[in-house]
Amino acid sequence: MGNNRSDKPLTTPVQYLLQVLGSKWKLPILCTLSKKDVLRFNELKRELAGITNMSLSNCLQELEHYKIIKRVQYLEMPPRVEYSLTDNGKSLLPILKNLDEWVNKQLEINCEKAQETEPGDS
Amino acid sequence: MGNNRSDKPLTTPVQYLLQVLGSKWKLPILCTLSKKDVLRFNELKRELAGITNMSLSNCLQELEHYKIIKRVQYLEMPPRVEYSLTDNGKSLLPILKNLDEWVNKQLEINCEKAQETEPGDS
DNA sequence: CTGTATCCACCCTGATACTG
DNA sequence: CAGTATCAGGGTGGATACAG
Repeated sequence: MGNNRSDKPLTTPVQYLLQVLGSKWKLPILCTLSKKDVLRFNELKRELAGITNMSLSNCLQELEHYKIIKRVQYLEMPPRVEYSLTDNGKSLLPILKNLDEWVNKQLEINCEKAQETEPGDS
Repeated sequence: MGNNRSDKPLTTPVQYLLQVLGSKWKLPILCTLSKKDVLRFNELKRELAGITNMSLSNCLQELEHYKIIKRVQYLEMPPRVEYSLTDNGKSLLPILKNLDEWVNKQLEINCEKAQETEPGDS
C-alpha cells in the first residue's frame, strides 16, 4: 500500500488485487489448480462443487487474462482444454499462504472473543 | 453492505479475508487509519472523498467486529468517536504491502502484453 | 466436452432524509 | 457530530437452455 490516493481509491494496487481475484470463485479455483497442476474444464467444475459453467468460464477467462492461469486448447473431438497456473499464478501462492495464516489468527481471536462473552463456566 | 458477513459460512480462510475487507472502501479506510493513527468519523469521511455515511458506518462496524479497528466513543456534547487500528489491524499492513508489490508486478506484465483488453473495463 | 446467451435474484453501493 | 432508515440503481452470481 505504498501509495494511497484517497481521491482515486479504485486505482490502488490493492483494489486492483481485489478486482482480479475478489469474486467468489477465484481463490477456490486457484487453490484447486495449485494442487492438481493441470485440470480440464469439467474436472475443475467437479472439484468446485456448486459452480456453474457461466461462473467458471468467466473466472477462468479473467484469470487467464491476468496471466495467472494458462489455457491450452486441443482441437480434437471431443474438445479438450487444460488449465494450469502460470509462474505468476504460482508466485501468488505464498502470499495467499500469508493471508491464510493471518486470517487463521483472526479467526482464533474472534473465537476467543465469542467465548469470552459466555458467563464463566466452572 | 450486509451485516450478515459474520454469519456467512466461510469455506476457506482466504474467502474469509475477502469477506472481511473485500468491499470497496475497506482498504482505503485501513490505509487512511494507518497514516493518521486516530481519526473521527467525519475526518475519515473527509479523507475518503465520495464515501457515504452508510458505507462508512457499515465498514467501520465490520472492521470493528473483526477486531481490526478500535472504536472509542466519548459521551460528550457534541458527540465524539475516535477510530484507530488495533494491533491486529496493524499486523495486516505488511501483508497488504506484499499484495501491493505482487499486484504491481502483475500490472507491469499486463501493461506489456495487453493494455486495452481489460475484460471488465468497458 | 467446452463453453455462451439469457433471464432472474440478490447484494453492494450510494442518495436522501431523519434522529440523538 | 455521529450515525440510522429507507429506497433505488447497478453489478455479480446462479439456473437454464443452447451452440461449436
